[in-house]
Amino acid sequence: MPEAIRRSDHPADRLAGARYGNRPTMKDVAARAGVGLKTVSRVVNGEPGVTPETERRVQEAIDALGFRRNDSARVLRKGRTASIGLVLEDLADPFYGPLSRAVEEVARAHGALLINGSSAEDPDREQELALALCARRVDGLVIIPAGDDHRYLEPELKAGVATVFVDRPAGKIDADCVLSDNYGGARDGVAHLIAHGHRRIGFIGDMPRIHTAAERLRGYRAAMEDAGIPVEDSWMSLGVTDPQRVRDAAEGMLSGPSPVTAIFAGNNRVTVTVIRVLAEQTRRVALVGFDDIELADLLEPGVTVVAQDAAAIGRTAAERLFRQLDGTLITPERIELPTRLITRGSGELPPAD
Amino acid sequence: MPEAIRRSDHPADRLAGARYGNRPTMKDVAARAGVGLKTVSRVVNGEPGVTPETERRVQEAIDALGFRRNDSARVLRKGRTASIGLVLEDLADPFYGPLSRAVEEVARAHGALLINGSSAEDPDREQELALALCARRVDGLVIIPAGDDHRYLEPELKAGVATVFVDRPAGKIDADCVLSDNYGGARDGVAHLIAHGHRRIGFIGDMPRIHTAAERLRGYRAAMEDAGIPVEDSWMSLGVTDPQRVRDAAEGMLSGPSPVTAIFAGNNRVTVTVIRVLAEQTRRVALVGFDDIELADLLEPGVTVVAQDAAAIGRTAAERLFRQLDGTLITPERIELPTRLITRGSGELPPAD
DNA sequence: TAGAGCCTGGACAACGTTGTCAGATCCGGG
DNA sequence: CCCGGATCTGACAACGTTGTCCAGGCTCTA
Repeated sequence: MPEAIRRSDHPADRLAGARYGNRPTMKDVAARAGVGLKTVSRVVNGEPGVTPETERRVQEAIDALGFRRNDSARVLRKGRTASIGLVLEDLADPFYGPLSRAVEEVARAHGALLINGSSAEDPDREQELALALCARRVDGLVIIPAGDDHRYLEPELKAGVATVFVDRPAGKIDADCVLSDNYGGARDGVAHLIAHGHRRIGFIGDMPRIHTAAERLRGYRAAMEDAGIPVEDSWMSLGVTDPQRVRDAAEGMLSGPSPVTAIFAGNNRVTVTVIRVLAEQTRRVALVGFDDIELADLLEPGVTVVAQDAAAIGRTAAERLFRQLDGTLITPERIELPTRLITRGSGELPPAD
Repeated sequence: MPEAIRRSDHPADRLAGARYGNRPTMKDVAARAGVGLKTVSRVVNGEPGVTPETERRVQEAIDALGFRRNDSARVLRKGRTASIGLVLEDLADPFYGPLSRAVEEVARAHGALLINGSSAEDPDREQELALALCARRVDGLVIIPAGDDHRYLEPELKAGVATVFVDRPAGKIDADCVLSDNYGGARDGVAHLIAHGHRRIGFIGDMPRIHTAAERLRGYRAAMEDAGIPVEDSWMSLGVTDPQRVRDAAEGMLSGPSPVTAIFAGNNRVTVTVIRVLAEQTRRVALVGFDDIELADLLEPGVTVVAQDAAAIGRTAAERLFRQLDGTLITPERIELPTRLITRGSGELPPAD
């Protein structure tokens, strides 16, 4: 996207000038200590070859002036920023907290800082963010894709920016990605309901253009087909996430001509709303949700879920990223992490007609 | 802390060399397009004074080479990084997700990126992080303090780094801070329990060296004193957060010589564990928690909480930060945001002896 | 047609740091 | 007394960008 480059929209321009308030530089320290510039550099970086006496003088000057090395300049000189970028969908989503935290821990272990931003599920914003991070020369990127075309990253990949896609695969480029087994997890979850006697099972999920949603839908269909149950259209609700519409969808499939006796919820937000709807029903309806939710065990009945391990996903992704940077890793791979069915009651309810 | 400056511990050193894979520079673009360096800069920044024909040639070269401006160099030249740092306690804590997101939104509105890190409640790590961010010359810092001495930031403040403390006040320096009314909220919550007939009320909270914990404890004591109820030591458990110890504490105060009939939980993690403990009791014990928790309304009984508005706190803090950068804001202030008591059932249970 | 004024483009320095290299100092031994 | 070597120190260029300033070519008018 040339626009991103052509138009002068750099954020810094909008901020008042002030060049961060004239901080002291190594030159200032050198002048005050009565030594050369390079000697200060040596002291600051703990390089050998400085007499204790000189070092003391320099250190004094540093403390007196409140000098702090300017890492921007250092980066410019050295070529590595020791920071990685994380583009996720929404920091406020409880699924991404632990993921983000796991990435941070790995980054920290490698001495890198984490710069992050939310795409809000908007492909343009994802691209804008990813490119902004590249412009800052992050050493690597962890991306939870919002869009499905990532060719805009080709020059970056070629330039050696380590990149790992998470939660959803990269679009139209060959890159590392770390996913949950969405298909298998959903299939198992639905099969679990079938095993408990359900045949009319509803599915509420996100837009199928989102990879995870599509895979989970596929898992649902597969489980139904394996059991020889034809799926009715009225049992499926796709592209629905905001609470009111989930509510409508759930109420719809509970009251149609062939009402469902169980619901499979395609993600944590859907699950929460469905729980609310089911709590209002007199009839007991079974529920299995994709993604674990806090306190799921304290509800009555406890909520059976297909859990993904967000921390493990983040950790795996970040570790691969640093192995790319090491040079240990060359060929992009697609890694699928298993999910885990946690039974707590709601998924084991028998069908009630 | 001189060490942070003296020793050569810069993260970049640990990563393999490779100077981000030889990315093309403006010079390369200029050579390819057959124009001068500055002309490329003009095109890239949308500055006037370039013929359409020249611009086209430059643009072609940019696309062909996959050029991306190096913002590190730009930063070095311009003096502003258009990024702000966020030091929080734990990204995985559900309280900080929305807070962080709110800060990000404001930053984005001002065209700035967000760099963040978790201190894990460790003062040294907080300092290390904050100083690392300053070394990168972030324009501003939002800090959720882990320590209680922030004099290490004095040179930064003097140098014009905008700084706002959040959730807990700054220690030993004069700086902006945005807090919840922890004292008032806790007092109201406990008063609520008292109003429902309770007299033996337990308090489980974090270490009083943490400001929020201390304030909430103070609120608890104030409410009790207002009601003329002497507090017994066995009713209070301080410095306890990990689940097992919270469990022990709760069970202890429920079974002692003068067992409590209600518990005030000092933060969300404590609340969750207490809910688990109470679910196992035969006797019904009232509960009010500080911080809202998801699904609190679906439990039986619903959980009454003193809610803070994490998003509002984050937004307020970030807005103040950018007003500092504008120069609109000079004098540091302490802002306390009100809390809100949300009654859902658990706090309205009558005492059961 | 000459001069003034405008438009376009480029040379150059500067931002603050680090790497290279050579100069200065000091020591002991021949 | 001088020299070799070890040790310490500093001058200088470079990283990739932007700001300043000037040159050259054009148009327009007198």
